[in-house]
Amino acid sequence: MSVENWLTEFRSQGYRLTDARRAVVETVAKSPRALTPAEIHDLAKEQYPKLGLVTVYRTLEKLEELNLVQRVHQEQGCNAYLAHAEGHQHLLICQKCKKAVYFDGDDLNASFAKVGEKHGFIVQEHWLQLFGICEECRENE
Amino acid sequence: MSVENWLTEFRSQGYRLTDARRAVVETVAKSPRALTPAEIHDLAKEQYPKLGLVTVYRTLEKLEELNLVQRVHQEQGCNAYLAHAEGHQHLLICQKCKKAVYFDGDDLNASFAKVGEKHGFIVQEHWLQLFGICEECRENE
DNA sequence: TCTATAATTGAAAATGATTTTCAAATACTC
DNA sequence: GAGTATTTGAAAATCATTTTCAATTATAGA
Repeated sequence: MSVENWLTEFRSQGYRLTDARRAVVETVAKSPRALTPAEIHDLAKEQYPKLGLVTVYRTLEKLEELNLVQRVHQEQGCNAYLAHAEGHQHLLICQKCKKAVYFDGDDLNASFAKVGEKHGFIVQEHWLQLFGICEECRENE
Repeated sequence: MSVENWLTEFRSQGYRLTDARRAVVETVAKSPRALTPAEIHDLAKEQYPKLGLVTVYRTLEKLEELNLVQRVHQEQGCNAYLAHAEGHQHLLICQKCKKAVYFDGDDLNASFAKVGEKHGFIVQEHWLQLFGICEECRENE
């Protein structure tokens, strides 16, 4: 989903379009990796210097509510945000450059259900994240 | 690994065995679900009333370092600790009673490597957690 | 285009979790 | 049992996040 669509989505929910929000949305949308609120603040201030950290938090809250971003959990912390991809709920993260790529893991559902069954569980959700080194980072060794 | 082994492990690393640590270790070891530092503090105080929250944090830090506990990430938060099971790195968590069960997912490694390959990654680690409802909770509906 | 108004803003204060500091208590070595 | 280095809990400090509030601004309607 493009930045324009995000902003339109925002409007259609009754929220106003401000420069502050535009800066946050654009920063998150164009980042190849998940960013913390503080990082978003730093980056988005280049575009809109008056931006306050509080507004970053508030905008992320709304973006999460509208399913436009998702929170990403990593060893270093659990408060980074990434543009959300519809339907594709799994992430592949580069341990070096932190780039995040979505992948479709639908074919794993059956295996997961079976594991649950073995332990008496009915599985309803899962969390899967793969970590590795991306091609680019391997080349720039 | 039993509580006694944990305590022995502690000693062999040069750490002292105190009542405070014993209370924390025993609380975590016998819990069927991941506990937050505050929860551990509350529970362990029944055994050792003088226990301070700070000591819970410090003990968990050491237990994590010795690989005796692991941090569990959940929707509600990422600061809960669970007794670690060797080799078995995946969790199945009941959404109702929060009970956590380890399972062996070694047969999934090949699938994960393949997913990575498709995107130019060499996968080195993964995070997998399944959520569902356990048998007991389904029966007590 | 202008105005009225409700939403949004940023700064500062408040909160809550975690960490640090420090003097008193204690486990362990000899 | 004494001496010493580790560990302790309370209080203070820190850090991320949330709340408060008066000033600013986007938007709907005139």
